Amino acid sequence: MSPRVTIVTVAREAGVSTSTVSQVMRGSGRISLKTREKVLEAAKRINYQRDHHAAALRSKQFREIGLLINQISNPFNAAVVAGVSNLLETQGYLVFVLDTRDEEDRQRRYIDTLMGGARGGLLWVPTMDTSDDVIEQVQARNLPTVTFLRRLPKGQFDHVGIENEAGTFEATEYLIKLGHRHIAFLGGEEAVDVRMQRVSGFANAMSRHGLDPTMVYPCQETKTEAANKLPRLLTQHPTITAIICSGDMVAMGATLWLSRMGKIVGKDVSVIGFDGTEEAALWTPPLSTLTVNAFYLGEQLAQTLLDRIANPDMPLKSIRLSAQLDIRKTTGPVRE
Amino acid sequence: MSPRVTIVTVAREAGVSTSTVSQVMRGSGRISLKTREKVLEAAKRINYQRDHHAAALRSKQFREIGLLINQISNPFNAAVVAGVSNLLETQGYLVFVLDTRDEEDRQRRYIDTLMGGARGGLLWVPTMDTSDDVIEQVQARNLPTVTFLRRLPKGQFDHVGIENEAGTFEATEYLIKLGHRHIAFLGGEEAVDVRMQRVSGFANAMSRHGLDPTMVYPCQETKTEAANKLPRLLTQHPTITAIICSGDMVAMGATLWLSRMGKIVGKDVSVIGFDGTEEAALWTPPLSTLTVNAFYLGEQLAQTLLDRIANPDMPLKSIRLSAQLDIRKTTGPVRE
DNA sequence: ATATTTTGGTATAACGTTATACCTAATGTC
DNA sequence: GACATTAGGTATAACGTTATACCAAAATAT
Repeated sequence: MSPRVTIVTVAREAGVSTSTVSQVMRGSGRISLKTREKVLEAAKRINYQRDHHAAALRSKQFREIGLLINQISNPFNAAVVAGVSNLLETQGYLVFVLDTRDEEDRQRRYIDTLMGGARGGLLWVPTMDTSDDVIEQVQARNLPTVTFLRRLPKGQFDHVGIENEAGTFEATEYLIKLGHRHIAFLGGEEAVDVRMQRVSGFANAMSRHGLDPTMVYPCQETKTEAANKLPRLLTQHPTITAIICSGDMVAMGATLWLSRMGKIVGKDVSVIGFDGTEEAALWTPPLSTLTVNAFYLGEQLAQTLLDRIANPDMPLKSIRLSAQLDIRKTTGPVRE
Repeated sequence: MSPRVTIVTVAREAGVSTSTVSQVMRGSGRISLKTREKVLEAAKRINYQRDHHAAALRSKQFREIGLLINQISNPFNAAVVAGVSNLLETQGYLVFVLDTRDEEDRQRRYIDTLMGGARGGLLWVPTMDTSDDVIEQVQARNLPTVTFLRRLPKGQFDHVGIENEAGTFEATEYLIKLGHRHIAFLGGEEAVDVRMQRVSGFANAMSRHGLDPTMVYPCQETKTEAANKLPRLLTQHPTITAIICSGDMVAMGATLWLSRMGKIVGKDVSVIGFDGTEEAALWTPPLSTLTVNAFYLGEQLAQTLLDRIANPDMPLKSIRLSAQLDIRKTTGPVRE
């Protein structure tokens, strides 16, 4: 195995000092055009590749951002990640994605590793039961961190999220105005703040109209789970005429099962989703949903991290993007 | 800012040498139980965190694997990644995902960065138009690399893929046996080997029965695209009674549009997918498809990489997993 | 009782890069 | 023309870890 090509090799090849090579490589303006070109050429000729580990070790500049998410196969999440990457890559960062699958010990392993390596920053959807010592670990490292979608109970970091409560409140009001009286909320995992907020918006609207706000059922954020959970819900409460879902995946899963049972979604039963994924518009029937611009959310998230990196002592910041009610074909007046 | 906690700090705290701390940290068996515990305690007390950059620089052992994929929001791909992570994490590796979105220059940037940093290995779905110099760059670095799903034209690396041709051949034969004569192939991007193989299986079967093998239309691997592309295809060729799709996403998009047009999928038009995603079974109507166990494929992929790492001089290896035809409700005999 | 091996530890010099301080020649200032 | 400034480059010592070589004491063999 030939010895690794380093700045020393390049320096020799170009007839300059290693300092000069180093400066050229990181784009310092001090080196004259002529020398720069000479160095770049030499580097290319012998196929030089900068060693990130060495550079990071010495300079303490970290250009890698870890992104911890709970479910990357969800298209909403994937779109957020796309927004993040787009913006951060223009700033010379590399974003890499780790999918915790909502498992606490997987999250712990990932954070452990990230702390030792990619110390540029952390974008984080905490798992449901994130323990305090993990949080303290991140805080102790003083790592620029922004949580998104889910917020930590004590809000220890900057945050970019969604106006969940306002969203489901508006959706519920809309259904009530259509004449629905027996409305259920389906989706989410019990202990997650996102869900509690969405449930809260739902329950508030129901209570305000003297309606039963307690028909709330958890369900994982996949079509499969929703289709499996729905039967129980409907046999227990056959009077239900409308369902508000924690996300588009759940809503689609619900309509899938309803159609299969011969119900006409939008007439027999109304369904509203949350997220506004591309797929929702294309669904059969096209899904009424609360749309959030995921890509834009990702960009806001990236920008928040950049701000934090630029100014570590800035007071904590929290951004919430609003959801817009898009009425399509899965909602309609209650049947007589 | 307090100075960083290093092995020097730990050594002082525990009253041993830095060498000892280092050995404890990387789990060398040479240190007595008593000392080991003393060191571990001290490390925990002062919140020591190993610096990966320094360790990698010195030891030239890289525990990070980059995974380059073309579309992470595709559930099939997400399942492959899950399989990979599961296996590699038990071996102490960290897998991080970079989504090239099938853009060549994004891929180039990612590979550039990976070369300088995470040099443990590369799992790679090359973009369509991967240029030779990128390939040469990877080869020159001598980085353990396995391509998957898509294979490079010259097959420069180990590979884990799918029996594409046999899959679509079987599916096409099945449709012909049901009486279909006008069958189209929809999906994939022109220049990708996966697509060419799937098309080839389709065309072979058609030709064998004296049927027209040329109704082949490209389409990106999303529901939206499929739903948009289908109308043109059907107006140009109104005689079509069956469609073989390059993937489940395309197949679902196709059925979506067909249902919307009032066609009964499985009676008026038959549709077969490829991938066997979880969602396909749940679809309305449940999708007939060629099922590949994505999670298992991911594990095979991980194992192939581990083998390559363990034995860099082993001859190149290529694994292809077969696809199983799962007939559900989107296929039926041709209508009289 | 002496020689040999094993056990458990340490000192020291890398790994490849960059921050810092330094230097010389050229340019500008009055 | 004396002095200050700038432009463009270099020497050197880190960064935090680990590989290598080395050593003393304990255990084992002869």
